[in-house]
Amino acid sequence: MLKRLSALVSLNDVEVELLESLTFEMREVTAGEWLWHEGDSAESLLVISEGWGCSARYLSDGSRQLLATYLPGDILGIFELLSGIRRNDVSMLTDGRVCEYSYSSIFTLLTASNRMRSALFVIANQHQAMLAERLVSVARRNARESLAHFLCECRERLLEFLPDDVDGFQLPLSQQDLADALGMSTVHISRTFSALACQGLVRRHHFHMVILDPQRLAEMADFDDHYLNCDKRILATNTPISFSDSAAAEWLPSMSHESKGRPSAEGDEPTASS
Amino acid sequence: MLKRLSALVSLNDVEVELLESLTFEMREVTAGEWLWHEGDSAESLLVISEGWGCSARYLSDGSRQLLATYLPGDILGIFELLSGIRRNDVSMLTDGRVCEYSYSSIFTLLTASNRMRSALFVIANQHQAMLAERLVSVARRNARESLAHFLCECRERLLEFLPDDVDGFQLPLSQQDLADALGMSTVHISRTFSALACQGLVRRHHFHMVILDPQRLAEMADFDDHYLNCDKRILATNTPISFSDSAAAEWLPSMSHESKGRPSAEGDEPTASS
DNA sequence: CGTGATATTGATTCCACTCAATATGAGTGG
DNA sequence: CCACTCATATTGAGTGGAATCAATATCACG
Repeated sequence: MLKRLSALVSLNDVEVELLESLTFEMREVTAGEWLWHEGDSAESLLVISEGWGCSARYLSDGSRQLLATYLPGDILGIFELLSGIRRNDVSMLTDGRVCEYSYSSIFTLLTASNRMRSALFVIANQHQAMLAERLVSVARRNARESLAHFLCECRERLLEFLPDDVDGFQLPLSQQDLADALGMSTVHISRTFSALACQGLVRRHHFHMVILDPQRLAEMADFDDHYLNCDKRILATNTPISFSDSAAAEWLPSMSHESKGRPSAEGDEPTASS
Repeated sequence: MLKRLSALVSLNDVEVELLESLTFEMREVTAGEWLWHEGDSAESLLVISEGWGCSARYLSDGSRQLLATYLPGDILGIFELLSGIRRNDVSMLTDGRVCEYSYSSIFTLLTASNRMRSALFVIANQHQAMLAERLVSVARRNARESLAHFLCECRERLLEFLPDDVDGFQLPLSQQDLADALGMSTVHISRTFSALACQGLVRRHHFHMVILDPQRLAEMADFDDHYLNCDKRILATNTPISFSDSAAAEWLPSMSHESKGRPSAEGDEPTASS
């Protein structure tokens, strides 16, 4: 649940309690089920408890591009906290379970704990970093490097929950899904898997992956786990976060009074000049 | 300065005043100058007042991938607000001026106005959306579509500040920069420009772009400005009054969204997926 | 008037795509 | 258990879009 991912940010005494007191709704979901569509109104945070999901952009020519994959423990819908509108289509790749937390309960959580705020921000950061890394893969790496990088990333993310036995895991993406994620054709995904297998780096059967040589795989992919873990480390070391000084400390925790903003419609200022 | 971008989010009476009272340091910067490097500690928000900048990832083989471009009015360093560490290398593409706001002063701002909080979040959102769209370009579009899309995006972003005369503007990216942004070679950028010019869509001389036929260019690129503007529209329409009670009131700009999106159809499924 | 950064053009190569023909299972029902 | 189907995966042949290599152009600038 949410607790898990938050645990990565070294949360303390009261916060755990607070987390556990949050109301949520656990839901069973099936492979292929939509969690939401672009444009839907967003009123809740989703935590994947079991199964894999993904977000994607669908193009006018019928093809699609996977933007992110979501693993157990991942939190979805952070970005929509303030905009209130879903930005991408999100669906499940497998059967699973998701926990739904209404935004209002999340707000109370965030109000109470600045560590939780940081945690959510860090997660949003990670998603951004993964997206950037995917761009690098698609733009600059060849098929083998790209696929190898993706596998390294999956392995690294799973490490958190399956510290033992990471080198053999279920990768519930079809070759079609992988192709959509990496900007390749299914045919070439197949060939590339063969190539990696030939080099003794991986083995794959159905949806079961075996990473035979993580070391060499990471080398070939120019994989550096930094982008996945750096923020985590930061938060682990700096317990209260560096800027716990006056103004920062007041940010969000209390906010007892706000600038009584009456809905003044006066707004559009001409923004000419350069 | 900051006021400009914030004006896009319909801010009111007191907030403008507050913005203007913020202390900041204006700095001259020159083309090629680093604004910061990955790993630097982050203590300030940067607003580009003049000139263009970009963030990039540098690969071990010496090549680089542009992750984002920054135009006048753009705000950099939002993501680092809570992590305190810069995540990418950022440099200037041209001479220009930047305003630096220390995080502590930003915190006071955010504390005072929830509309400002939303604004910053929205901007972070936009950056994420542009990154996703770039991924789509690189992964799914061919050279002409990709370049056309990039040009449409630039045009759309500039519209905000040069409402007149957007169709002829300075595009201070060399073909090398464009290649690094779009995952192509410089040679092919050149050829692709020629192709677009042949079709009477654009004209380019040195760093001066002329969009001859924005309509057709957008069509060819499958360009939809939605991802750049949707959040903006949301904040502009929803009057920032809060449903008074809970903690949410202190957080949200309020959004009284009644499912304006499509009624989440319960039955349809992702097209291609297991 | 050189010099160096930037851009154009041609020739060639190659990685990955497309098309097409099987394989391999998993699931279903007779 | 077998026959059928459908989704998924593999393999081959042919093609093409973009990369690379290389030779100029063009132009800003000292």
